[in-house]
Amino acid sequence: MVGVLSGGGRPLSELGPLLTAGDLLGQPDVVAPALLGCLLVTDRPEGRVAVRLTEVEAYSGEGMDPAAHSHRGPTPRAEIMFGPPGRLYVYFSYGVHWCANVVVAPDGVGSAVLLRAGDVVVGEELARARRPAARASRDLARGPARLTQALAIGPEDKGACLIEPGSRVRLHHGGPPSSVSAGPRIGISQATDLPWRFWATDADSVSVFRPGGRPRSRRAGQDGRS
DNA sequence: GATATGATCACCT
DNA sequence: GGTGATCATATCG
Repeated sequence: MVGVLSGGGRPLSELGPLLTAGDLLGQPDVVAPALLGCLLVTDRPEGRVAVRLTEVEAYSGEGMDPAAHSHRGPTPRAEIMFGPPGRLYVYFSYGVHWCANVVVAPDGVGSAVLLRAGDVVVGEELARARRPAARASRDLARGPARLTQALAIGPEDKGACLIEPGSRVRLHHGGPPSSVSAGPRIGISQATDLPWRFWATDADSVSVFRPGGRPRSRRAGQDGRS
């Protein structure tokens, strides 16, 4: 059963208010779970798509998180992470995909939240057209790169302000999920012990969980660990 | 200037 | 459940 309106009861045709900078200020592992249930919205010439966030990951820029892109300082790539909160940090991954993050720390601190997955609640038809490979509805935005595909987020959106009215990409309040789970982050090789991945417990659009296993299997040879 | 690596997805078995 | 694709970034020489 796919609960379209789990929890809130707020009509989804009416987007909630925009998030404010105050909503995003704080430790990334505190702000991240608060983003669950919020609506990420893109308005394009061809139409609007909105995704209710069901899975996020926190990345801290305060030095204790070697998995964060900001760990090496404000390099050209990670520079946006050190800017004001509410900006969109987009990066290219594996030579194929784009992934989206929300900057969630004060100016000068490189913390961000990776938006990993969500449910398409507005513009599903358009999202399907953008993601022909997706069969089930839950696959439309399940996974960081799928999410950006469904919303047509790309390099052009780098640095976009998500908390400004009229912005092409925005973050609106929505009904929070009834229950939130936490666990280790996915797809990283360092600091894998931090439970900084958060997801809506009852969501079916959450990345496949790899209990204790390695998410990636590089070519044979390397990697003598077991 | 060259190379190793990665916050992944789609498709194959 | 496992593997190939593919390139920007960072680091090293």
